[in-house]
Amino acid sequence: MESPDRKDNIPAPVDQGSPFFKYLCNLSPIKSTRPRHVVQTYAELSMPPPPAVFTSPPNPNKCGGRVRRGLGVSSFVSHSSWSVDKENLPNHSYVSRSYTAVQSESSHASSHDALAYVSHQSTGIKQEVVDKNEDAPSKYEYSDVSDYLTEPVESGLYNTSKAYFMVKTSTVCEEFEFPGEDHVHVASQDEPSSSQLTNPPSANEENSHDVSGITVLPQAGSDDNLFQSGDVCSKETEEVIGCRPSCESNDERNGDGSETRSSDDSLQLDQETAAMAFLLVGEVDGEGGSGSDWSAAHQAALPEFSQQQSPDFSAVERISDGVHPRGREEFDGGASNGLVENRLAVEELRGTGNDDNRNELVGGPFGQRGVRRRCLDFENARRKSMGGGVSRKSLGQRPKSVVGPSELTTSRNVPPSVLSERAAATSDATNSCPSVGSTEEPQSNTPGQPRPILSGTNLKSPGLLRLTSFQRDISSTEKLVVETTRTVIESSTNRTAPSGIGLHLNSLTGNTGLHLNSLTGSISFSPNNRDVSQSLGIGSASKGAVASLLGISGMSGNPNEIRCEGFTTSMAGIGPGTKCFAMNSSTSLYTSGVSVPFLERNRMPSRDTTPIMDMAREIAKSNDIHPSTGGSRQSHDESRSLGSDVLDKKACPIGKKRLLHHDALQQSNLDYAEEYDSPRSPKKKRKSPTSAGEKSGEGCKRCNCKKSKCLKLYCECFAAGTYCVGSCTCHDCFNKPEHEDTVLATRQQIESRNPLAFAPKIIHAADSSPKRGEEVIDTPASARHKRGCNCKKSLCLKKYCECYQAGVGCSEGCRCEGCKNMYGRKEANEEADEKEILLEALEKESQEDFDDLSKPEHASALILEQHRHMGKDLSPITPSVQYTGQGRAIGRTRSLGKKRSSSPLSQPCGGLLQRSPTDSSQSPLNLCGDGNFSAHQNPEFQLSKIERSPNSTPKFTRISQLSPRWERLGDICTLTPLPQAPLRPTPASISTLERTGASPCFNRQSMEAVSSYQSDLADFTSLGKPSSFQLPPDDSPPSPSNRRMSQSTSRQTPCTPSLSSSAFTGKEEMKFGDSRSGQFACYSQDDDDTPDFLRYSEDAHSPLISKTSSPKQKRVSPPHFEGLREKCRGDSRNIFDSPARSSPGLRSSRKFILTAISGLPSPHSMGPTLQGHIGNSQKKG
DNA sequence: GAGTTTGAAACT
DNA sequence: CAGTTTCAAACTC
Ligand SMILES: [Zn+2]
Ligand SMILES: [Zn+2]
Ligand SMILES: [Zn+2]
Ligand SMILES: [Zn+2]
Ligand SMILES: [Zn+2]
Ligand SMILES: [Zn+2]
Repeated sequence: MESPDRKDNIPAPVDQGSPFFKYLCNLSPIKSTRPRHVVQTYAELSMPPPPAVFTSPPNPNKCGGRVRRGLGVSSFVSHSSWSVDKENLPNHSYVSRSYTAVQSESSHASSHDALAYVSHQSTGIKQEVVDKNEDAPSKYEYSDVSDYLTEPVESGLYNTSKAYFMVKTSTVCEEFEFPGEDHVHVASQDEPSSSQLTNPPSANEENSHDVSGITVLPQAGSDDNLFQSGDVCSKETEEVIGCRPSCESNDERNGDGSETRSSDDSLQLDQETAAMAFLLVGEVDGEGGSGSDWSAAHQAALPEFSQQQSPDFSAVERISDGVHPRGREEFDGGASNGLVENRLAVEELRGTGNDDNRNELVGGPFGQRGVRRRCLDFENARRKSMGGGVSRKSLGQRPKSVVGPSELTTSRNVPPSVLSERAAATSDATNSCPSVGSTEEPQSNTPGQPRPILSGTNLKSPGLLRLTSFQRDISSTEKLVVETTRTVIESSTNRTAPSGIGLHLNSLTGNTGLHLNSLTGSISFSPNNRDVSQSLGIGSASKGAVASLLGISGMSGNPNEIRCEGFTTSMAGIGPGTKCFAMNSSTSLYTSGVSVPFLERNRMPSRDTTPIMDMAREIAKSNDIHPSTGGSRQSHDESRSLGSDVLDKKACPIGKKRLLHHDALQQSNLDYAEEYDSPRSPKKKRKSPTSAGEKSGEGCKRCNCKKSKCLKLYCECFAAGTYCVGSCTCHDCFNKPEHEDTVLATRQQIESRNPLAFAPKIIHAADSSPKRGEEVIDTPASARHKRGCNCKKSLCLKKYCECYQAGVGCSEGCRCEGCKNMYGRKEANEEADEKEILLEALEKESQEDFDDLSKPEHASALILEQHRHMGKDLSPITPSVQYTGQGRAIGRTRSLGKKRSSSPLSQPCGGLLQRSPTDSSQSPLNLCGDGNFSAHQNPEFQLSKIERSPNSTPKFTRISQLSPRWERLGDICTLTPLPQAPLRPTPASISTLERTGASPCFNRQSMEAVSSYQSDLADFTSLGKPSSFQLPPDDSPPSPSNRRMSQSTSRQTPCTPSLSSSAFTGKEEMKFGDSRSGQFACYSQDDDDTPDFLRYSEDAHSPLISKTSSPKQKRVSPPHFEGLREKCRGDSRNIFDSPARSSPGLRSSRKFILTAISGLPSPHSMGPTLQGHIGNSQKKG
């Protein structure tokens, strides 16, 4: 409770200052006195405390479950971003906590157990999800999931992804009982978490916003999407009603809680938390029962969102839209609206809120609510999925379960910081405790209450709250979450539990990156690790996440940090200084890891005592200890954080091996692939035997650097953002915790040069949309290598080829010669295909008598249309051309899409399949969803297929399927750039920006960086959209030659500034992202790009900062761009200018982007995506 | 395990 | 930006 630590950490004051806090205060009668207790509060909150919230009368006005939904979605998506930006401690905390919990599980799992749990959960989730999502086919879901996950991301996606995971996991757990682990973890963590929670709320208005955002999510959740609103909703209402009772029970707990609370402060905290919870709950409720009020309020606040809502994707879009309207700020603050609403809701609750509500809120109703709702959801899900297995009272009871008063209380104590950090660590510990029993425990508390999964540990009250939040989020996220979950689950399930994990990781990781990360995505997540993770760079990320959590919660003050977490998904960038790094790194472990530590240091102390540093050290030690993959990795595992976690899990043994490399995400992907490939079902192992990783023993590969000192990208560990571990056989290694400063500085430099340097190498298209569930496709196909390969002799059939290694097909971005990538050739199809296609198209057209059509352009147009049809979203997009961006010339040539098509299509097919040949077999794909994938699994098969029909057909299909995603991705991509842009401000501007191509973001980024990023981004984007893009705009000639695209496209990406914030594709962006904070942003990367500027190691900050805030706004304006360009001209121009190629296309693309952006779904998509695709196959061989 | 090949990263 | 060098992994033997 209480832990004093917390106090320190928690900057209550700040919180108080924050509007959010104020709101809370207002709402709740209790005035927060202090945060410290918060922790307890949290617990209480989760359960009982938040009366205030309840008290506040919910405004019926707001209602709007729909809105909420939309919001929810958006919030979900944004979630990460928000967190980043705003800091929402609460959110973060929640998320982080949840995340943590999850991770912990996973981390534990790192071992199989954890995995198993996860998988179980996931499975459970899946089922539920599936049930829920009737609509969306699994595939669809997958795709969605992938998207989300991938993003991360970016790392990012990561965050969100993680969060989702967390949530899901939680849910699952609850449902399944697995929760135990969480609970367990929670317990330890709880305190911290609770504190966090409390802190958060108080701390930030922004946070609050975030919170709101969170809330929103919940709403979305309420949508039930995932859980199926129907049941859920009703349940919710019931819950609300009934739950409240449960809450009451909670209240009872409150009594207990009072204990926990001990002091008014605690109350305050509680209130805040409650408020938070409320928000969350409220949203949830919104739909469901009480929800109406909430919803109404929310709606009022967020009408836009609600309106925007639309489908799942729409959610994303909404978000983006929302963002736009509100501007990034909103986005950043995005939640703000939501927050506001939430607040309102809270107030309402207080004021008007039903007594019940109040009770709930106060008592922890929030928690309960949240919990309950969650429970409900879970229950539902369980029911559905489980069928009854769940048992537990599930339904009705569930709410409480969540809260699990007792548990909560227990958990409360734990300081948030602790939680976060510990969470990771503890989680592990907790993991150990599977807590299964825990699940029941919670239940015990309340009759109704189901299991508090949370109860287990962390969750405890806070945890619970968090969970609820998550759940809500999930629900809100709905599909997204679900999807992700599914994906994960499926993947996992398919393969093995572990694999599942891996998948998760991937997705998560992918997330992050992409975002990212995304990781940050992902990255972001790994809270668990943190402690553990510290050792690993990755862990850091996770840590970061954790830290963020902690920080956030507690204190962190640094929202940034927090942001980072969020970031992961969206951005990483949040954190200011360190954070930024972390952010950036979101993708990279380091960042997170490193940053985290920093963060921790900065902030946290949370952990009570051990500051992050300590943690890191410990971790480091642990790593060392664990030496080899296992050991080190373990740490990683722990650290793994998002991706890492996954990775770990997957690899766990594997450790890092590759994972380390590229991005965790990528790694994760790889891991997957590997896992898949190899038999490892167990994961880990890594396929390649040889691989160092395995060598090491654990499977983790490690580096063997001789001259780089592990401070260059040559070093896989470094590149992966992780510290070298004992298993590494490097010489003169500086990539160790003890050289953190050096590492970070180096990273910054590198990032300054290439913001995407640490971004996951593989971009998942994510597809978009999950919304549609249909499209399930997901496929891996969407996955691409961010930069593409440049193979000359390997024909992309060996691991020399990064694409192949990652288990993804070559894409337009690839410049390989004689590509025979089994996963997907890029071009082969492309060029020839393109031409052929074009010709064919033309011919057809002519034949058809479409004069217009007959024209090549038309033809292209036609094609595009087709694609669009297929892709759905695509249509607008088309600009695809730009996408490529990257340096390659994507050019228009591709425009036709060949590449795209090829890439997308073919790849898609291949991609999915591809995943890795090795992988493919693996299954991962399943994820992909599409049966395709699975079908393809055989690499050979795939190849054959690919070759056979390469592209065309498949493409279309994919496109259709993919397209959406892609588009979104593209959007995302665009966003990514934004990240920096994020800073940029306005959405509106965004649009312009987009058009311009330059995303404001760039400013910071030096053009160069940008350019590179862009290229990367472009890749991403392209991935995202592959096919669609190209065509439309271009229509033009598909000259293959052009392929390479001008990077210009990349710019386009930038466009979406707003998104950026959230999505950001880039991790870095993420950092920036936080617009709100601007602060962070600055530092972020911007530096990177900007070449010169950025360079400084630290610089980032300053630049970022300036940028950040400005960036967003500025960003908007092309000018920046120009400015940037000037600096970077080369790049920038390339991107932009390349006009020649892209110019038209670009423009169009830009436009598309804009649209897309609006649509943007979730950044997540980006990151995580990784999806399983990855697979990578190692070819095994 | 040594040596070769390969392509990315880094450098110019 | 292209060209070259450096680097470490992937691969071969
Ligand atoms: Zn190394
Ligand atoms: Zn190493
Ligand atoms: Zn090393
Ligand atoms: Zn290749
Ligand atoms: Zn390639
Ligand atoms: Zn290739």
